[in-house]
Amino acid sequence: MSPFINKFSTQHYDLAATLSSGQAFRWRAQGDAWIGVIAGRWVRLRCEDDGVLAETAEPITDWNWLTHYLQLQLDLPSVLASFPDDAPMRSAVAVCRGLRLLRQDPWECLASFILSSTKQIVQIQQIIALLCERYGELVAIPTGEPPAHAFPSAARLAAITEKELRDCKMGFRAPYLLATARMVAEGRIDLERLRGLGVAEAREALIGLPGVGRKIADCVLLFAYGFQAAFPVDVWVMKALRELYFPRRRPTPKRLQKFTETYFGSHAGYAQQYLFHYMRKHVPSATPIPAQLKRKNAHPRRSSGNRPTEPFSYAN
DNA sequence: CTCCAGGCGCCTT
DNA sequence: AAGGCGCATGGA
Repeated sequence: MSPFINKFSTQHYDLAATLSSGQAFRWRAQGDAWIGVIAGRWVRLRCEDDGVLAETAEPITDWNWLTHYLQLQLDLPSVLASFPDDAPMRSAVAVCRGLRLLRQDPWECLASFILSSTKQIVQIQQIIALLCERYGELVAIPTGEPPAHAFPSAARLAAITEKELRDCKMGFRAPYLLATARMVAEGRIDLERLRGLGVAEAREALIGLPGVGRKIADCVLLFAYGFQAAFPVDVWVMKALRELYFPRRRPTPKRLQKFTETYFGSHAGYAQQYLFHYMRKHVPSATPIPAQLKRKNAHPRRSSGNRPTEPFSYAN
């Protein structure tokens, strides 16, 4: 056991939900603990009754990198209180209590989500593990632990070939990641500068990158920069929105976007993560893009079971 | 075997 | 502007 341990008092922090809910892809479970690398530092986290225990490989004087990443200072109850007071959100909050949004490194987050398209979370984790193992710097670890790597820098990835990326099993995403890595490495986009922009401008800058569309941009805006207005709509959230809020009609994409921008309050992105996690945890058999969508005059089919509420349209 | 996965970019209408 | 399709890879 490493002697470099600190305990952070906090309430309502569900590490497992937070670290395995598809916002970050590098965390590995070890018993009831979680091992990962943040800002080039190996760290092992464990939930305790009244806080989070953190263990590092080297002495730490300033823990800000960790508290910021985990958003330990956040007043979660007040965020939850900002959600719309409707049955789906109440259910999601009840089921996901303690789920947090992380505040990740922009480059790692951007690269990770470029690799996420049309992949399941397990596969994304595999690709990123390979990428880090091959091109990330070794980081200090406690004795007895397996080697750990930092996430490779944009400059490092910009210097390798598309074939080497493809060999990490990322397929057609390889040219996107390579091109974006080069743009970042060459300073054609400054990821730090985005922090000072409004959400719309920051989104526009991200969408200008190869392999980055609206969904991936919003993931980065939310998970790396903390823009609470970012609301990534993927197949799961789409399914949640349709079934929970538009059970009887098919909203146009524009209408749906307006809804996500206005309905969910000042922490809409947070609400989105609760919906996402709730759908994944509690409707596991559901297919995100049901075939009945393609059928004409089909009633939205109720998947049997665990829906807590009767379908009802909350959209005005 | 087939289907499809936390999409994007490009090509049709 | 809206919709269809190809793109790699691996698991069910």
